[in-house]
Amino acid sequence: MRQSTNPTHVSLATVLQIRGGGLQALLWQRGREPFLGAWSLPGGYLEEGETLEQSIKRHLAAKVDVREVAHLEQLVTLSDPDRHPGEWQIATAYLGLVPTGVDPKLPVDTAWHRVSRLPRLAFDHREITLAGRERLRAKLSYTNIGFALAPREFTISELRELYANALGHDVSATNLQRVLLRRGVIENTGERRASGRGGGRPAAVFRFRTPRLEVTDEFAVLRPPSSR
Amino acid sequence: MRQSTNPTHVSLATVLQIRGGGLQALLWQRGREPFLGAWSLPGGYLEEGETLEQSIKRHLAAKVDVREVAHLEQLVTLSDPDRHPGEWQIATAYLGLVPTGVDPKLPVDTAWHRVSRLPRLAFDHREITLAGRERLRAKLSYTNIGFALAPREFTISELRELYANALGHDVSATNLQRVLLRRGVIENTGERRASGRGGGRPAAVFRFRTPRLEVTDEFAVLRPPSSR
DNA sequence: GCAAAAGTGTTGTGTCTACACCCATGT
DNA sequence: ACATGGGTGTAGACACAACACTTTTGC
Repeated sequence: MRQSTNPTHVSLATVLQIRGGGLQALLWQRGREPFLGAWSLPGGYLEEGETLEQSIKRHLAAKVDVREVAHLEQLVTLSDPDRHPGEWQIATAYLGLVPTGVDPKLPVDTAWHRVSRLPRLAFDHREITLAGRERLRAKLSYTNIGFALAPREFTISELRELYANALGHDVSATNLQRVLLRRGVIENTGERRASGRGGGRPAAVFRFRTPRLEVTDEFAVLRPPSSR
Repeated sequence: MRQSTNPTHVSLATVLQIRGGGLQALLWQRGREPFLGAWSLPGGYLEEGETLEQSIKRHLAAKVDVREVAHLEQLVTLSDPDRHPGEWQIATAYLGLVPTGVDPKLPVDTAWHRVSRLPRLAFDHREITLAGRERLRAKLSYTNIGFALAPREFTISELRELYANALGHDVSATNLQRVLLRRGVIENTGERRASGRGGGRPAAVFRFRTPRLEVTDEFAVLRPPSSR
């Protein structure tokens, strides 16, 4: 045990979703100083007896139904003594992902904001949010993390749209389909989507094969020799 | 401000080095309960006014000269309330790398241990160490992180040996050289190493081009279209 | 000359992008 | 018929592993 003071510890989360044609983050308008009125990440103090992951889930429950968060992973722990004016506070940030289409009822002080046009954020929450976006973009390339952003079933062009919004650049439907099929990340459900007003061939309906994060591309240059 | 108790916060580090023909971790034998006599990671309490990174550097200084740690990055923050018997303690773990050849004078309670044959470790330090090794292995593939394990100058076969030890499998000198040269990670110094007793062609001497972590292989499947 | 060690040439494979082309539907 | 998307076929670029072969040294 130790005598001197200890820092307070908060859990925070950048909760991201593709909505309104872009990548958006769930933000919360502060009701007290410091940064009164500024936007900030949801989260709050760590309580005795809980883990950080339990803590962030508990705090998120006040904003969104936790079951709507399809993926949650730890991002980084921030410890600059000046990050909070007037309090010695450590923050552990998480990245949370909510599938497209889910539209949680939000408290009045909470709203979605485009990550590409963030308002002024309290504390170091801007860098956390941008770090979350980078993590997401990287993992879209070599894991099945798309499952946490996509609805349960979707057409390739819907998925293409989603990847393009998350990655911030255009994505080819042709190649997206082939990459994800070759890796066994998505599968054809056998169903088809009726064609729209202007006609066009009905689209096949796909789904992600597993609802848990998996590394699908080992990107292992310098891989083990072919044991022969 | 907040009334109730706060957790204590410690910084820890898995410090890894290739030595004695294998990947080894710097461990410290505990001098007090709990886990008296067991081996554990170096580290200690976070002090007011310092960041976690400053904290781990300060604690490491008691074990090794901090200038000998060529790379340091945050790994993970552990918060299981039961991880420390008798204290509510959060730990933020770092990964530190020390170049081959550096042989720090160690205090008597400190020693290197092969990661593949770890003794029983205190707390959750075993999983931290293994997580550190995994992080290192992954980054060897797509970054220049080898700079932090290699001496300043080296031949390709020395580097091959080093990569093989870190990765845990054989590595081809031929392909290692080509991959790292193609990516511009290493460069030829122009010098040559004299051949040994049994003869053999003198080896060219190489060095890493930058002493800071860089991502060298964007592994970006689904990369942006070729802007035309 | 011969062994030893370093380094290059070359081939084959797999994964990816790009783009041409074919398919199924509505009007 | 023809427009509108959806989907497949295919060629080229690239990075890599594997392995044969050449180079440079000591003895």
